[in-house]
Amino acid sequence: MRKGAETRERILDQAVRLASRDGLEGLTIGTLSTELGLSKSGLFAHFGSKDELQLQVLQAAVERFEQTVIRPALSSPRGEPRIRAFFENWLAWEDDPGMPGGCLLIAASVELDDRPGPQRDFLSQAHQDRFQFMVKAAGLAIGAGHFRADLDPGQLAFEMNAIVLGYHHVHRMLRDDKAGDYARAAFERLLDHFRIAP
Amino acid sequence: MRKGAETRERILDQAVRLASRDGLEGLTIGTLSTELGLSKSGLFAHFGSKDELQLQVLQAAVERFEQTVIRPALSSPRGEPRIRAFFENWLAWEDDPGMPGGCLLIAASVELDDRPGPQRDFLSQAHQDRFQFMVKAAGLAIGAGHFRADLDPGQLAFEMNAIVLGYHHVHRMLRDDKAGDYARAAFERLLDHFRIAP
DNA sequence: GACGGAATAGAACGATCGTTCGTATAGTTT
DNA sequence: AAACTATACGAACGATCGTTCTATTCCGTC
Repeated sequence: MRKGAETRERILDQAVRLASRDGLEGLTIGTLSTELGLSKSGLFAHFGSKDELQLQVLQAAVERFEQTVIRPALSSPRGEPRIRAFFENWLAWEDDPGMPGGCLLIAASVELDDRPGPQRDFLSQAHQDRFQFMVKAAGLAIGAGHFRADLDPGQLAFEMNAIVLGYHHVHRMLRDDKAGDYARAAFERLLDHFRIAP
Repeated sequence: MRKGAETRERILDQAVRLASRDGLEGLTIGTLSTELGLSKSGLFAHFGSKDELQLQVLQAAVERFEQTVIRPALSSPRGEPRIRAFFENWLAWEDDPGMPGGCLLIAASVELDDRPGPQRDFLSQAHQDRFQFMVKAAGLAIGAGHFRADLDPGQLAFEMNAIVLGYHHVHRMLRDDKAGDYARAAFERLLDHFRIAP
């Protein structure tokens, strides 16, 4: 029962890598097992179905996001500093070497947004949670006297999300090195709007 | 030579529909031919390879974008009105019933952003063109005295693109009806920033 | 109305897909 | 060390993938 969990993690790590390049459906059990030096059936036995494999790949990605983006941001003080830290961690996450094909959460969203099932349900909930995290962070910033109380925290969450999506697209599809500058400029302007004038 | 072009269009129309749901790679010649009441080989003969089919599907989608989003916007007067028209047309495009699985250009971008080849090259160029269209439109707005001359038109293009991506994500993945309100609020704030103060 | 080329169909190909099954090996527990 | 179970393998399954043939049907032109 020890050894199994170990290789299962090794499988999921490589699966996240592959899925970020080829998508959740493009991720294939044959390719995955070959690259890991395992047999198809041996790998398959760990999950029982491709649906289950996809689900666990998504869970692994979401868990990694929480550990590398959300949790570190929580050690920054509430309010604007925490929001800044979250945003920068998020931008860095988009270039995570563990996902050489680009953010899996974005890729899977586009792939699953109209394909009902447990995978879509899980991913949708994860996005909801992230959205709510930003809404809550904005609320704390209002409470701390950093942000104006008359503005909608949901609007901040929407625009932060949009900026990161824009960064992902311009950076990865257009290969434009100015993507980071654009994204940070947009973010600063967003903060300017929400901040209480000095 | 007449009949061939006719069915080829019928094929591409359905192919765009299918690819918007299942992606360019998920689009399958067998499924496509069955849904159209054609034989696999008969359909295949129109394109010669799946790569070529994918390429023509992308071309069809880009062409449709130009006809339903860009061209109509050109009949609005230069400057802010044209930019507004373009943005609204673009938002409406994201819900085009001809692409029930969501914008194919977005889906294909995420799918192809790390898979070199003619399909990626073509799509990348199309995005570049759209980006340049916005840059040029912003330049015209500066010339018309609507926008400030000291701001970067590329920044406007980046943020408009980001807002639409955010709309697509929140609308389709989170199924949040406020996506349109968020997007328009973000766009108005963007215009406020670029506009010359009255 | 016969001809010729374009358009479609049908059958089959090797490859790969997810999945199942029986069996051997490896690891843990007694 | 023996017994047992978790883990991995190899072979095979039917289905479907893109693709290649050959044959047939359709249609515009003389």
